[in-house]
Amino acid sequence: MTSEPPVPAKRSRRSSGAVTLHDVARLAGVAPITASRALNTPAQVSPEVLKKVQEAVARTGYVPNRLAGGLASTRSRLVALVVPTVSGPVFLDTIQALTETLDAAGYQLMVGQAGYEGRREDALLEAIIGRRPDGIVLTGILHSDASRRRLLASGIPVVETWDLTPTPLDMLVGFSHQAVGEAVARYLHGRGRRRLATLSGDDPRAQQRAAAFARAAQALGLPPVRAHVVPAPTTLQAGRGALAALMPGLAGQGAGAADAVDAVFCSSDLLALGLLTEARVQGLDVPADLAVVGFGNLEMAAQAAPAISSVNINGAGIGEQAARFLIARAEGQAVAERVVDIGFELIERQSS
Amino acid sequence: MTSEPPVPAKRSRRSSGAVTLHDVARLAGVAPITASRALNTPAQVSPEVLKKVQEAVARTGYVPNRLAGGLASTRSRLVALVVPTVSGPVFLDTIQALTETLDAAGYQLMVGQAGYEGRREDALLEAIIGRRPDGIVLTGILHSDASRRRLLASGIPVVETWDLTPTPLDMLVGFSHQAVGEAVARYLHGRGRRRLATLSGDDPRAQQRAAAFARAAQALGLPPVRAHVVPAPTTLQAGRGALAALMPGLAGQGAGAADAVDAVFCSSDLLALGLLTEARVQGLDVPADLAVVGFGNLEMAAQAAPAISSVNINGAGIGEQAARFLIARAEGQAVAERVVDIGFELIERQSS
DNA sequence: CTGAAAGCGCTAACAC
DNA sequence: GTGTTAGCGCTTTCAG
Repeated sequence: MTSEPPVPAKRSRRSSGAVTLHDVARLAGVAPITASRALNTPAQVSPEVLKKVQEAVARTGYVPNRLAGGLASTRSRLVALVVPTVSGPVFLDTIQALTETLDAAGYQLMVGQAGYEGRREDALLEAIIGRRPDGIVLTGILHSDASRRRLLASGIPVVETWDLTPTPLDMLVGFSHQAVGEAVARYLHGRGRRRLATLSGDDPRAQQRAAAFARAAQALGLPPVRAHVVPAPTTLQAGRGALAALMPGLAGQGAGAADAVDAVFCSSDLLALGLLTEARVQGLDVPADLAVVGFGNLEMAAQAAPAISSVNINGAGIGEQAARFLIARAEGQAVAERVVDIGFELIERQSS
Repeated sequence: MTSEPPVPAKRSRRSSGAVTLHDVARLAGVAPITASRALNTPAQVSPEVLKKVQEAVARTGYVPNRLAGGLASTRSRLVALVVPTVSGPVFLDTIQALTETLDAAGYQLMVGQAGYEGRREDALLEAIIGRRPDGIVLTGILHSDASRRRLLASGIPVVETWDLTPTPLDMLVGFSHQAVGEAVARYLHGRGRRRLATLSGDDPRAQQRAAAFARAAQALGLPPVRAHVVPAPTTLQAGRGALAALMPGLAGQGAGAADAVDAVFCSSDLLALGLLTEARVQGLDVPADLAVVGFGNLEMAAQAAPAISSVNINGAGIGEQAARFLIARAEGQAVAERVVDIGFELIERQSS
């Protein structure tokens, strides 16, 4: 064992106490930088040295300090994700795919919630930029223009997702909400529905789909689309509650009145399932009296009875692509295409 | 002094290019350390200096580099969260509360997925420890014993959640799964149910609830509990599919056979809703023919028709308490109580 | 209340 | 292939 120094170290700064690369290097009998290379670029090091360093690592339980590494290399291997709120089920697949893809490449995910209001947005951005992440993934919108400029100024690669804005900040993986609205309107029209309605959360993307849906219906010669808006995030309860608003005649005359709504496009599967549940309770027949189409294609849409038609978005694909973009950028590779339209798919089920 | 080369420093390392504290200090006409104090401990600085520094910050758009700060202070202001998988809805409230509480105190959340299998567990742990977080929150179990020892050895404060293990690693916020199982069994017995069954995911905590449920039923003099197990994470589909297994007589003779199951305790609301849906499709009357109790008290339980009885866990409370524990520890405060039993509540609804 | 010096743990530059 | 040196940007320690 090592002999204890009789006098305590004089004015040494209190180190974290953890094993450092220095310790490993000393144990292996090499210079710190060599130990560093053995760990990071093993190809640049002789097999013997490599082995000795690995042994030293194993013996000491050394775990590299990525804070120090990040500071020295200006590469934090951290990616920040901004979501409106983590508890909406919508972005879950995206988050999961993001985490997995990043993690396979040695990156870690940091999560920040911007809220649907966007009051704390500036503070969040500062917290994120301060960590010097190698990339930022935005889901949903950045509210203020100042925020957008600030992000841009930070020089950190950014991927916007879940939308196809005309003026991307940097990179983008999304789909056209307008195209979704149009496709659903055409679909319902094709199925013989004539009195269309929308039930949407009040976030900008849902509103975009609803507006495109209404325009497309009009273009098809249908009567004006009844639009009901509920606050985001959407809930089952809001869906249940909305039936009365959408079909005011219900209580008195039953369905089937000439001008009764016969199809509703919901901005989320939650709303759709809520609507469906309430319709059943009220004795309405779905799809005979009322067709319902959701958005997001959560498991609950497929497993409801009747199964709910829904717009499927490849959320995992979005997450994975976003991660690839960021990793490529961090590795210094040039990204040829900076915008990916991941599309969507209308899944037809019993509810329509 | 070493002799200065006559030419200016050529071999300067490529700095990140961002504004640094030095820049701010120079602009404000003070030493870097004074600028640092103006930002971190404004009370220690004269009002004039404070003002000048703040102006310099505003003018330059300075954002402190927390990597550097963390390295120097050995406080990263980062908290790591480990979840089995991010896409289960169960931990969402916990994650949200955690994020919010941390963030209000200037901490950021890092997310890692351990998976239900726990193959990558070691790599994940290394990635986490390497960032030197000020705390780690564990939801669900750490699979290997080596992992637990390694975590402990890292010296990082740990909060385990969603369980009440007899031997906590460090701090703990949870509830007793055994007590849940017992309470539900007693409740169903009190409601006159006699042929009980469980439908559970195969994760350890769900199994614990199911086992306690079965033991309690036996203690109450009821016949053996039929137990059906499905792989975690649980799904609506698994719930729908399980009905046939739980009530094999269904197709032939209808419900009401003397030994037919008359109550099922599900390990998640997803399973409960799936079961309920399939029961309705099969013409079974819930609760008359079959009582259903879920777990988690997701919105879908309350909003289903009939509404599903469920065990409510204060997930947000868990997240908030965990954050408080970690923040207190990081600020050097002694935590008196290291274990909090957050309890649970059986919410009685129409389904039972 | 303010500052100079030292160094957190690591890696980019340059030698040899 | 390996080592030396000089920082990354900040905060601690010690002095005024």
